[in-house]
Amino acid sequence: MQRDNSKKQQNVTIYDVASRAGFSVSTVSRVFNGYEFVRESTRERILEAADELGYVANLQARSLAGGRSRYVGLLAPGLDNGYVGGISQGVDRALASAGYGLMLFTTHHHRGQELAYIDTIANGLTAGLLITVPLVPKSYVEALQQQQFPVVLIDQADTSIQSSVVDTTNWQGGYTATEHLINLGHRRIGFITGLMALRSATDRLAGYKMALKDHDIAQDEALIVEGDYMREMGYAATRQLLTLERRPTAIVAANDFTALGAMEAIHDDGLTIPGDISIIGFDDIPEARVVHPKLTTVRLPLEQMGRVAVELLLEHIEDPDLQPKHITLSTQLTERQSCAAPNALSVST
Amino acid sequence: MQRDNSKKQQNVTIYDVASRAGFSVSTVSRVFNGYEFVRESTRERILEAADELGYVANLQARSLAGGRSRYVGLLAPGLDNGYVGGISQGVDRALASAGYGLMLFTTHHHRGQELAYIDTIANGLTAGLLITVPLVPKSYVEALQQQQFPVVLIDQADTSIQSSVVDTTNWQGGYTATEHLINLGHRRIGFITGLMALRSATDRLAGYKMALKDHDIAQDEALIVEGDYMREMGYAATRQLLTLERRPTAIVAANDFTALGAMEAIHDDGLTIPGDISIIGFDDIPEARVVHPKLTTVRLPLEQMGRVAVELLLEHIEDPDLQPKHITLSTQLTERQSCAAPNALSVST
DNA sequence: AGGCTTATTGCAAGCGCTTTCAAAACGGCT
DNA sequence: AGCCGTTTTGAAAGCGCTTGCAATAAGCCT
Repeated sequence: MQRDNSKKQQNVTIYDVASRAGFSVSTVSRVFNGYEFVRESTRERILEAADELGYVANLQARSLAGGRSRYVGLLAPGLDNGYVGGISQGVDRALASAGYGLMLFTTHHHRGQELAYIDTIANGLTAGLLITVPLVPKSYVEALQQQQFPVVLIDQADTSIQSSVVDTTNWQGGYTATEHLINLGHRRIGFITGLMALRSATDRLAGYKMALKDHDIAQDEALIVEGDYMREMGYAATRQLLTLERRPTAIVAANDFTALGAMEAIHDDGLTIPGDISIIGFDDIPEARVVHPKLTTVRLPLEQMGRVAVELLLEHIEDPDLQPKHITLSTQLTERQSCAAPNALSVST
Repeated sequence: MQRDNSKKQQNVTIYDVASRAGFSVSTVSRVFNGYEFVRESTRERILEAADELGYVANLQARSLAGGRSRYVGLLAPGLDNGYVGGISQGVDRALASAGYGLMLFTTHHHRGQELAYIDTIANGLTAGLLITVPLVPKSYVEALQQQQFPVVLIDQADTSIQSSVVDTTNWQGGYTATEHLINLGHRRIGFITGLMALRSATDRLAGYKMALKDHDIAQDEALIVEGDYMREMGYAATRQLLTLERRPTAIVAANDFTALGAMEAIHDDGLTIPGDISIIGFDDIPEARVVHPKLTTVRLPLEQMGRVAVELLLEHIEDPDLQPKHITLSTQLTERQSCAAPNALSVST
């Protein structure tokens, strides 16, 4: 309140353009909004004047006055993992080609902040919101919807939320991964789960169980260890699996981070991958292609998810009354080098 | 213009709060801006009313009316690399603790867009701008500065730009990396450069050369291959180095991506790291800890850079007349497993 | 109690732009 | 020339909030 920081003289407003071109602000506004009933010569003169003055629209004022924002918000937990990276890339590209800008907000798990962010955004800075935060409180989403604010959830846990959602075939992915290992000859297959509060985690686990069942392999509870999608737990869980009397010849990790932790644990134990133990991840984050051996994983179409989410959101923005849609994209097994047939010794065990 | 998309009835404004609390909008505004001369009881009543109504400030209006934005913009090339990731994490954290929000804009190398972004942002959505794009046109930055818009460049190439900059000791890093290898016993040390248009690239190379010189090792032009900071070039450059009659026993890569490519090439050639060839990178992106063997690298204090840049920017926001500062952070050698003494055979060669 | 200083609050004028609503200009027809 | 349906414009009312200025209410002193 005290400090000045006042507007710099610099600001060229629509008024300046108007007077320079010799028309009213309304007409200038129309030109910049592509209104059709403006004489061609008028349009030109205005554009010319704007050019000379170096005019740039003030988004805030425009939005305040009821104009439409050309930005879309993306709410993400943080920039620190490949998962968000992949999605946001897809989002960014799709947005760019639709003439929208991306505004990414990070929550860093500070629960309180999420609300503030959403408030802020919903306040009109953006035309719609994409949410990749794993556990958005249902109430937030509902508040947004009540305001008729366009929202699309990405890979969201809570299926009770009535909103457009883009997700993937987690169950199928779990099934495919497991079956891949079975086809390779594995019979003792460990599974490190994700954060069980999330739908994706339970689905992937269910897929794993079903695959075992379909191939008449008895399920062994000792082979299923609960994780939390984080690397550290992947490491710990794997150590636990390795101490088993009859240790698994292969492990399905609920996501790549977990798999990375698992690989580390296996290495630390002096075992080789895939020689002694095969390992398969989930997500296909960039790191998966970099570790040694390269990680075989169930690819989540991250980038595609982002793109589809954008398309969906744009539809909602166009038509506020559009019914929520649920789009499920399919996962795909990406074979690399971390899986092989179990070695004879292990199998005989 | 045609479509409706009008404001939903929902919007609780400062007027609603004012009338509910029985005070004027000015007072309500003061309460929300932490103005001191407001009676405690008044403040309480207003806060209470706001709470009951679920009031949230409209950022746009606030900013339009001259209020200060509590967001800082970050202009980055894209979310797809660990470098930006590291910096943006630091930025995000520092911002969060200063009560600011982060608005990340990606340019994806669409040169044209950068301008539009900057325009947009400069237009008042944010209080200041952080730029990590490698080659921002000087004119953009100058335009921004002319408007007295706070800007801080991160690790920027063009030193002729008169603006606050945060960068790192690239020269020192190149020197340290090379010296590390020399101390290990290497004498034939290859160097794969970065994009030579960038200052960081030339500095790192210069550091390498000086280290060789200081240790009386003749410089061999054949050992220096030009790269572009990208993985693919790292791979290609390394293949080239490996075909040398007297191939190097160690390679300094201008950044981690390049190093990653180099490692791949070495593997593909059937050589081991660090057995046959030692390799050292630059940056310490997250992937460096994940590859096998883990990459020894010159750590760029990415996160710290982000944090420092934020502090600097905040200073500029507080005091628009602050002179540009140039802060250089030091790099640090992070030893992991990709470097070892050259094996006897290679040395004798 | 009267006067003066200081703390609180309200008024009202914008911030830059969009968007009705209505007036002004055209063009074409009779 | 006179009338009518369009096409182009301009005037003016906000959008929700900040703030300078002025008015009012408290406090304190003599």
